[in-house]
Formats: sequence, structure tokens, C-alpha cells
Amino acid sequence: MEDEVDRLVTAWRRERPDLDVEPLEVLSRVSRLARHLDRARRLAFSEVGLEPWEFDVLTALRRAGAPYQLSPGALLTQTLVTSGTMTNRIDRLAKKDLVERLPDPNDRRGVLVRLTPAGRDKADASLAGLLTQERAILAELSREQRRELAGLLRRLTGPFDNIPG
Amino acid sequence: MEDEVDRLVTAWRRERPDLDVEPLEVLSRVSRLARHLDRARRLAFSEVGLEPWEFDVLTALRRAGAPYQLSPGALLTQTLVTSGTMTNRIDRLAKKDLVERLPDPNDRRGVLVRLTPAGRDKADASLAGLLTQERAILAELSREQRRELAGLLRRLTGPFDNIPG
DNA sequence: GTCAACTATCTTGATATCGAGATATACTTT
DNA sequence: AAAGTATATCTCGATATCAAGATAGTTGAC
Repeated sequence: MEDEVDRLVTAWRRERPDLDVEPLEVLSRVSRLARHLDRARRLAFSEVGLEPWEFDVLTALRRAGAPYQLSPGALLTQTLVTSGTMTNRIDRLAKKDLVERLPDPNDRRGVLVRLTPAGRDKADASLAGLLTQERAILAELSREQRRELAGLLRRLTGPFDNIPG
Repeated sequence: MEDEVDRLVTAWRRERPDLDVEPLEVLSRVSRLARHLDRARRLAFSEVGLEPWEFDVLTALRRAGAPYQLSPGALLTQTLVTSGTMTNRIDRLAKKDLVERLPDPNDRRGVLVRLTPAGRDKADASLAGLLTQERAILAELSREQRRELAGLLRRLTGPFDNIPG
């Protein structure tokens, strides 16, 4: 099946035959697919009254395991947002009583963000729904193809996730 | 090389062994990689005084070929933003004299957005830089692996790009 | 031809994000 | 122990985005 990136690449080869646009075959698809996924997630979460950014924070805390707490800094590396954004997110989640801020006993600069019981419920309730939706999207591929795809993507994410930045 | 998604999946398997989180192996990597790419693009474009959203619009017009014009609607499907966002983008690009709005001669509701010569220069100047950066990111993979990866991603983007929505 | 349904674009208000800098605390070197 | 450097989080202002609805023009059924 042809997609928008096929059309885009064809157009560039006509307009700029001097350039090798092969990188777009992979990376434009990654960017576009991520935007499609965002839209789908936004729609799915709105049915349970949750925003994608709320899901990201609550589930990061949930999978940390009891007592479901992480520093804002740890949340930054998991969610790839800036510190100003995370402060704002924690403020809003705290106002909704889904998380609470505690002083870090080991570092007086630091803070621990802890899931409240209501926050934990929200996290658990939304995860199953997300997985169902994602499974439908991935039904295009065989189990073996999904493994292959995950492995190739890991090669690209690995450097970003391990080199500081 | 292990990445953040490996850690995330391991954590879920410990915390929620009742759920099959295999879909995250693919789709969380897509979302995270897209965010890394956004950051890298933002940095690279800032060196030539361009925002990623400006690049997206200018290059869509550029690859349409002479006379470098498209309707706002066509730009929507290429950039995956809402109509309100696109109106705003066109306004700002027009204020910088990178594009201009023309009435569509065939539909009086419609508008055509056309690249100015300055806009065309910006588009051409920025594309080569982007490709260089992307080539470096993709150097992790062999040519054959890149083709494989592009093909697998197309299977996922195809349905989104072809089913209306 | 007229009316209803549809389409293309724009307007508006609320909100989330970013970048840069501020503040407070911790660590390291001498 | 003082000074300088590094780290953790927050503050603030500017800006881009979205969702929903408004406006204007088109199309098709009759």
C-alpha cells in the first residue's frame, strides 16, 4: 500500500534529482506515524477523561512500582519534555489529586512525585485500553515482523537514550 | 544496545504480568524516536533561522513543483495539523514574505498558498542540511536494514494515510 | 432554479510547550 | 572551610497547538 511518504519521496526525486532523499523513507515515516498515534491516543484517552500527557506521567510512576514515586528528573528522561513542562504537569496533576509532591529525604534540592490511589487507578484503567488500540494498529504485521521492526527501531533509539542529552 | 523502551517494558512485566505489553516494543519506540528527531531537527534548523513547522510548510510547497502552490487543505494532509493551526502558520509565513495567499480561480471558497522566491530559497537551503543530519542517525543501519525498516513502517502508515481521517 | 447538505477556510479561547534564567542545595578541589 | 562548579527544580514570558464553531461558497436532488 502506498503512503504519503511514497508520494513525498517521488515528488522530491522529480524536483531535486540532485539529492539523495533515501533517509526520508525511514525518518519521515517515523515522524508521521508518531503524529497519527498521538491523534489516536488523544481520541482513545478522551473517552476515559485523560490527556496523553497525563497518561505519560501517571504510567511512568505506576511502573516504577510501589511506592510509586519518582523524582521530576527521572520523569524528564522518561517523557522527553523540558523541566518547565514537567513542573507544570506535576502542578496540574497535583491539583487533581492524582499525584502529590514530597520532599526528597536524601537531597533537599529534590522532590519526589508520588501517585495517589486515585492516580494509580487512572493509570491502571487506561493502560489496557491503550494496548488494545495499539494491538489493532499492529495487526498489519506478523509477530515476527513486529519483532524485526522493534529491533531495527532500537538501533536508532539506543544512541539517543544512552548518550546524555 | 538497550534503550529506554527496554527498561519500560521490563518494568511493566514486573508490575503488570497479567498484561501483554508487546505492542509497546514497537509503538513506544516510534513515539520516542519521533520526539528525539523533533529535538534534533529544532536544533539543526535554528542554525539557519527556521522552525520545524516552517520547514514542513515550505518544503511541502517546494516539492509540489512550479509554480509552488497548494491549497491549505492539501497542506493539512501533508503536515497532519488542524485547519486552525494551518491558517495561523500561513499567516506567519506570509508576514515574513516566505509565502503569499492567492484566491483560487476555480473555487471562490478556496485559497492557494504560493512560495515566494525567498521561501523557495529557504526550502532548498534547509533540505540538504536535514538530509545530512538524518543520514548520520541512520548510519546505525545497513542499506538493506533501512529498506526493511521503511517497508515495515509503510505497512503501519498506509492505513492512516489512505483511510480518510 | 431552490434547498439542503457538504466543503474550504478562518476565528476564537483555552491550554501545553519551550527556552532561558532564577534559586537553592550538593559536591569537589584546594 | 571557602570557592567554584554542578545539579534539581521552579518561574516566567512568548508562542504554537487544538477543538469547536463561524462564514462563505459549492454541489446535487428534485
